[in-house]
Amino acid sequence: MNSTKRCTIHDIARQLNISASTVSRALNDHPRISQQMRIAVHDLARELNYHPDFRGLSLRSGSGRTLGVLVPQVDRYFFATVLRGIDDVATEHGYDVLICQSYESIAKETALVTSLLNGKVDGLIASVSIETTDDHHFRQLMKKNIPLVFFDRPLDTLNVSKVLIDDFKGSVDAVEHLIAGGRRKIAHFAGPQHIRVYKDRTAGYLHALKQHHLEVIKDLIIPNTITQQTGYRSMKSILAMTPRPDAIFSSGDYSALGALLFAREAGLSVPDEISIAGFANEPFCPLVNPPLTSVDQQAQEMGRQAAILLIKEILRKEKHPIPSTVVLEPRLIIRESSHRLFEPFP
Amino acid sequence: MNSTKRCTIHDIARQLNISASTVSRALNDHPRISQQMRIAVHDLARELNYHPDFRGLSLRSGSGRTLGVLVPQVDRYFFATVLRGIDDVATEHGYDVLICQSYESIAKETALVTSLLNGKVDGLIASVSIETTDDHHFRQLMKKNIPLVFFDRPLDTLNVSKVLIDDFKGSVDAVEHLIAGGRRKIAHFAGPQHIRVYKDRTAGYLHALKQHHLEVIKDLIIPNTITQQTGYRSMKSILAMTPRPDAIFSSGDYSALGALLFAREAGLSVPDEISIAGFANEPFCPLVNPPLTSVDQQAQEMGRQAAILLIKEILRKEKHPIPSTVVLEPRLIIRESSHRLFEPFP
DNA sequence: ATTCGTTGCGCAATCGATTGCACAAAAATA
DNA sequence: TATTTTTGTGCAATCGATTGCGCAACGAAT
Repeated sequence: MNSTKRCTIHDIARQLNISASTVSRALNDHPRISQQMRIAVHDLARELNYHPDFRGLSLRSGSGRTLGVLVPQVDRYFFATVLRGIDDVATEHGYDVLICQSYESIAKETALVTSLLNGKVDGLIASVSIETTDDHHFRQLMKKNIPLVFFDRPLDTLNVSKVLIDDFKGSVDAVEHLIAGGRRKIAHFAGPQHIRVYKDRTAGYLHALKQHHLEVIKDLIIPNTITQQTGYRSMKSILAMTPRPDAIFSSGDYSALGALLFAREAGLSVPDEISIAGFANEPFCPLVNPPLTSVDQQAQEMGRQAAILLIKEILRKEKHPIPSTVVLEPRLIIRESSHRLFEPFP
Repeated sequence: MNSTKRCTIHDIARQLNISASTVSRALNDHPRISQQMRIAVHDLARELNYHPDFRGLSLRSGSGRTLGVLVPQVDRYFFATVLRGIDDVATEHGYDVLICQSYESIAKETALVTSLLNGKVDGLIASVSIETTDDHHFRQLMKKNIPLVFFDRPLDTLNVSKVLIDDFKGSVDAVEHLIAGGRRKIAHFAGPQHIRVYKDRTAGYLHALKQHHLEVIKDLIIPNTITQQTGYRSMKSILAMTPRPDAIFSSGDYSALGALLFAREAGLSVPDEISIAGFANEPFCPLVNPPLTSVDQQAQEMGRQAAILLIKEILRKEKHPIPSTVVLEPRLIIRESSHRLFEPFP
């Protein structure tokens, strides 16, 4: 009775002097099982605390009801939040989530993806490492008919579903918000332009200026400024300009924060003398002083959408998936670092 | 050739006109397999991109090389960081990590734990939800011989391994640091005292004061102050006192931040006029102005230790585990919000 | 009384991999 | 040459659950 081992249908069968098939059918409410047998089996199963073993089920059915998630690191807020979105949807549909972290290493990523081909997951949601350009490990997955969905950082060489965010529009929104606040000389912290998201953000900045007939001044675009340190230093050089810019749109929150901190040290009031807006809506944005205006990336929704797409492809099975791309709208979160000073122009 | 299905040992066997057993043995370098057969099998396996199916393996061997992790939410920095520690160790030992989030709900937690009894994981690392007092779902796990390790939030009714942090010592360190900086009138933001960690932190505060023969002033202990809002408000009332306290030790970083923000608004210099130290070392601590002194909880190390304990128990198998408790030393991270003004006393 | 349909259940195969045992053929020994 | 040992491989069971098929037993219809 003090069964330390797990309980199987065979254990139940033995105790009731019946076959395992009958137990299985009784538990699954097969129509050809008598009422009393059904009840007897259910009762004993409950009593023995029986739960069907996932591996046996999975081996037979082909599905282990597990989604794989591949991200650079979960201890970055963005990815942790995406993961939450994925988990929400997965749970709704009875899937568990297996997590893999590449730590931005292509070697680790390849190893992880390869190890997933062996039946551990029904499908994979991935955001590739910064190093990744080759796609052969993902092609292997696809060859084995394991559905794949990218988010945020896709590999464009693969024809699979993706969930992205409209960085361009987010940037346009932010810059237009600054313009609406009366800002006319808007500097820009740009990121490394070989990365799509940063290129799009800079493009959005340029587009917004042009839309509003503001001159694009080359010196106001500070390249490669995405860390707190570089933001701090870039702010220093910006403030030395005459006439001084009256706003900054940064491609990232950390550099925006660096700018904020330097401004304070320089005795400059934000937003009275200079407005600042960042991108990503990191958790520290509402916590700094003044709270930082930023563009939210809808991380949780991104996770949800990715999971929905993946589960659809898993269920479709066999049939060729029809890759679709979901582009999410970012949301401008206006905080005090950019409060309006003047009425927006009509 | 265009095999869209996965490749099994039987596929290899068929192509080489041998039995599956031989393939299995050849791949596992069984001594009784001829060299040429071994090579032939290995070559074909590589060519067909064969990977042993995890479910078959798991069903036979009993181990699926998967660790379960149960946390309230991964999008909280502390848990995400613990998860990283777990993942590091798990990967080193060839385990994957299955993630479960209770969202602080006992119902969800129970459902999750129950669904894990069915062979999906070899063991579980858990931090229970804030609601959890009952332990029957964990007892079920233990009955099925699935190893269990708690971290940070254990259930004391269960005799299993745990990894904790010494909140008491962390608090003593922080308060002694303030004292060493010349502070004599140190206020304290306390958390809900029915939660162990907060009780310990307050106890550490009291202990440090007594050790240094400082009077414990009841009015200086502000209860239930762990959010940014309550920190802000509590700071207001503290600053109205005469004589004004010259330091605050907060049981949490968010309330410390609230205090920081109010101090700035009140035109009070931190740390010149009042020092502030928090607890948890949230990621925003180094980012605010001035950077916030805090006590780091060694989250990653906590995850590593938990994973090490769990894997040990998994490998020990069958035999009765000997529960052990690891208590980690927290680390005081001194930042500008508490820079010393005076030389410490001898 | 015979036939047919239904009900209730067991046998055995299956999913993928491993492994104890048996049994040849080859090699080593007497 | 006869016997023993070693080597190389296959058969079949196993892990846990499901399911097509077969086969009784029973009731209803002819």
